[in-house]
This record gives sequence, C-alpha cells and structure tokens, in this order.
Amino acid sequence: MTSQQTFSHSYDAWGMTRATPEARLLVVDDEPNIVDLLATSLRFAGFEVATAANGSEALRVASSFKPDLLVLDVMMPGIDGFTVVRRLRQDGFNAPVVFLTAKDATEDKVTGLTLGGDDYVTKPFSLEEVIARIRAVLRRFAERPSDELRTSRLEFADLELDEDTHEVWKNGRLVSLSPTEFKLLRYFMQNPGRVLSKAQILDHVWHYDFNGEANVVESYVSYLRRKLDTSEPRLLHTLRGVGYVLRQPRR
Amino acid sequence: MTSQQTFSHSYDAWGMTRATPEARLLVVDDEPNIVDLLATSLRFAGFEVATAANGSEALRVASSFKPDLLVLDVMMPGIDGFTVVRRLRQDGFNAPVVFLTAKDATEDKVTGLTLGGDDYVTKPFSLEEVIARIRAVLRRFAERPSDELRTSRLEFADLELDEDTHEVWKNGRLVSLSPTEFKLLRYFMQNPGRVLSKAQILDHVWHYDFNGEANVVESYVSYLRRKLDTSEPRLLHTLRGVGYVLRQPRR
DNA sequence: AACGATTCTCAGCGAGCTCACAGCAAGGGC
DNA sequence: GCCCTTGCTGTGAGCTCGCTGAGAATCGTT
Repeated sequence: MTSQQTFSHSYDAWGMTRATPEARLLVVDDEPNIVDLLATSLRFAGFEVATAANGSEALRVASSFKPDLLVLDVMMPGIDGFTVVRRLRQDGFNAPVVFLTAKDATEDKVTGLTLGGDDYVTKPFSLEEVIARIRAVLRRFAERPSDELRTSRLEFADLELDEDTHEVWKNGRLVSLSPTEFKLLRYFMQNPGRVLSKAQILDHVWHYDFNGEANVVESYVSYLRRKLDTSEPRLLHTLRGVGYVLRQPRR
Repeated sequence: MTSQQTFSHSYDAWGMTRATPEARLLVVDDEPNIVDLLATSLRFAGFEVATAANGSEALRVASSFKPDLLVLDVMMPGIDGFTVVRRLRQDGFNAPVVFLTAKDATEDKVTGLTLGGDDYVTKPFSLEEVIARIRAVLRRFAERPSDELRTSRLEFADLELDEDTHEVWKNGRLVSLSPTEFKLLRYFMQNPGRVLSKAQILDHVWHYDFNGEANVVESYVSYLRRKLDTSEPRLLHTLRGVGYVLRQPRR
C-alpha cells in the first residue's frame, strides 16, 4: 500500500559502508573548529573531504585533490575567498562553490555569490543547512539531468518534501511548515528508519552556537506530529530515553 | 485554459546541462573583476566564453577562437575597443559587438555603436541587462529568421513581455512598467516555476556595484504585484525564508 | 529651471516564529 | 499501585520576516 521508504538521494547517509563517495569536497576556513565540524559531518554524510586552513593552502590542495565542489570561507586572513576562486578559475578549475559568510558582516561583499550557480550560507549555520545547500548546488551541476540525483524531492510513506520550494505534502495535501519545522522534517526524511537522539538532532538542525535546552526538539517534534502525523499509521515514534525515529510502526 | 508556461528561448537558463553551447563569446575588459563576473554568469547562461584583458590580446584570441559575438570594453589602455573592432573588420571578421561603456561617455561616440546592429551597455550594468542585449543582438544576426530563437517574446499564463520594445501585457491589456520593474519581471519570466532568492535577484537584476539592502527586492515585487498580479490566480508567490517564484498556485 | 518619474531607504505593522517554562501525562521499575 | 523519570504541550514574551506607505534623492525631459 504505502511505500516503505524512498531514498531520493542515492547515497548512504551514514557514509560508513559506501563504496564510492558522493562527491569530493574541499573545505576551507581559517577557524579549525569550523573545519573540523564540517569535515567530520560531511564525511559522515558520504562525501570525500579534504581541508585547508587558508587561501594559499586551498590553491595548493585544490590542484592535486581536484574537488567537485568548494566550501569556502569568504573572510580569511591572507588570500580571501573570492581571490581563491578567481585564481582557480584562471587555471581552468570549474567546480562550484558554497561560500561561508558572517551574518552580521557590516554589508561586506555579500554580492555576486549566487552568480555561477554558486550559493552561500551565513555563519552561524546548521549542518543540515550546509549539507542541503551543497547537495542542491551539486544537483544543478550534475552531468546527467535525468539522474535521480537531480531530484529535489524526498518521500517517505505519504509524506513528500520539496527541498527547493520548502513545500511539504501529507497525503497529497499541502501543509505549511516554519523554517525550523522544515529542517527538522528534512533531517528525519533523510534518515528514515534511523534512531536520532535529541543531541544528534540539536547538533544537525540547530545552529552550532545554539546553547538552549534539548526541550526545543520535543516542542518541534510535537509541532510536526500535530501537522503531519495526524492519521494512522503513525510515522514519528518516540523511543523513550533514546530518541526519535521516522518509520512504519511495528506491532 | 491558461497555458502553463512557455519558454520562448530554447536554452536551459541554468546552463549546466546543455549539450551544445548557445553561442561563442569573447569577453574583453582590462578589469579582471568585470571579466570574471561576465565570464562566470555567461558560461552559466549557456554560452561558451573566452576572455582577453586588453586590445592586442583580444585580436590574438579572436583570430583563433572565432567568437560569434564580442563583449568589448570601449575604454582600455593600449588599443581601445573601437580600434579592435576596426582591425578585426579589416581582417574580414564579421561578428557583432556589445560594447561596454562608461556612463558619461559622450553621446556622439555612443550613437555610432548601434549602427551596424551592434549594441552597448553602460557600466555599471546588471547581468540581466547584458545577457538580454547579447541575446537580442544574436537574434538580429541569426541565420534562420524563422528560428524560435528569433522571438523576443516571453509568455507566462496571461502575462506577455516583449524584450525589444519593453512592453508588457496582462490579459491582453498593456501595462506600463519602469525599467527596473521590467528587468525584474523579465528575470521571473525567464525562470518560471523556479525559486529565486532575494540574493539571487539582487545579483542578477541590480547592477554589480549596488550596495543596498535586499529590501529593494521586496519593494519591487510589491510594485509588480500591484500592477500585474491583481486577479486570481495569483502568479507571484512568496516562499517565506526562501524567496519568490512565478507559477500557478498549488492546492 | 522645473516637472514628473524613478529609485531606494526607512519605519511601522502584523503575522508568524522561536524558545523557555511549567504543569500534566505516560512509561516503567519496584 | 506508587513513585520517579521522561516526554508532551499550552502559554506567552520577544523576535524576525515580509509588506507597504511615505518621503528623500536623483534622473531625464521638456
């Protein structure tokens, strides 16, 4: 009747068992914490990741590593992000870029970032957001347009989610979600059948400098249930003391 | 009843999946930033692009690259833009030219530019504008006049837009738009059904040295709605936290 | 020089969103 | 059943986002 689950992405979200990585990424930022955070979770998401701590190192690594996409801090001491891209493009390097920019940067050069199909994410970001942007940009650059990689749809049972428009349907009926509700649902739908702890959810869906309580997660799960999990069979289950899981119920 | 959408251009606006490029362009400017900006977005728009940093390099590259059109800065150290064209024409090179000129260029110099079917754009330009001019000039030079490439009409639902005359009709009724309103609407109509973020819109529709806030976009969307989106079904939708999209409403 | 058109900023509003908190419900061990 | 822990959810304060009216500055035209 209902389909058990559909991976619209063809990767293994946990990345550990993949034979071939989803794509090769080069992460560049002068803050080691950020590089670590990104490298770890991107590897976990199935990407092959190289890192660099500044512009000149980025140029060096890029030429040998040949990444499919750059994750690049705009504001760096020495060679800034724009210059890195310009130099690489001069050398015929043509991979797309996801820029990282400070949110409150007093009207820095936040212009022109979206021109070549590139995109940007403001700090502080959530990992959810960065990974979603990376996948979206890779989608636009995908070689085979008919490839399932191109789709921006996630499906599970009678739930459907559009990553481009942020629209969500329950049983064909459009349901309106707030941004945080959307990101949480997307996280569940990218990890169907997998138990996610509240800590894990906080780490992925909320900004990395969020220092509130885990109770927010309970609140937002509650919101999602009210909007989406209103009919049998229930899909969003609590595992007391462990976490939550999106799956068909077991007897 | 209403047609869902019509691509009057036969290109893929996102450019990445094109098998054959729309045309071969040579971009010439002594400012590396400008060359980058143009090369990046023109490639993304589906053109094959070569670049040159000055007049003599332009002469050299043109003879081997054989562009279908030149994008050429008038004011350059060394050989200026006019001289470049004159020399190329002496060699039997016959491609049209879109000139880039400073805003305060004297009138008489500029008027001569459009005589041969060429055109010009003043700095600072918007990418929207440059790409539109390039396509218009290519249209005039197209070999097969009956080709769909020749059309300068964009249509979506009961909206109609003429790129040559800058006229816009809503439900057959002529509506008068300001230049910026027109460029914004053209950008939407070239990307129907596609979500456009405010940043994306700013990058494409406003000139590259615009330093203002994204609120202008909200204002102009508001103007467009007042003039064009006055009746059901609404076509210009806000996706809160994401952007805007021109499309038929969904359930 | 004067006029209207245009561009852009700003501020206020209202709706919606985020999050904390606290009281209540449910689960589970005994 | 009793009690403690864990999770659920109603309430509300403070905030963000997008829309719009008003107006200053600039442009283009007569």
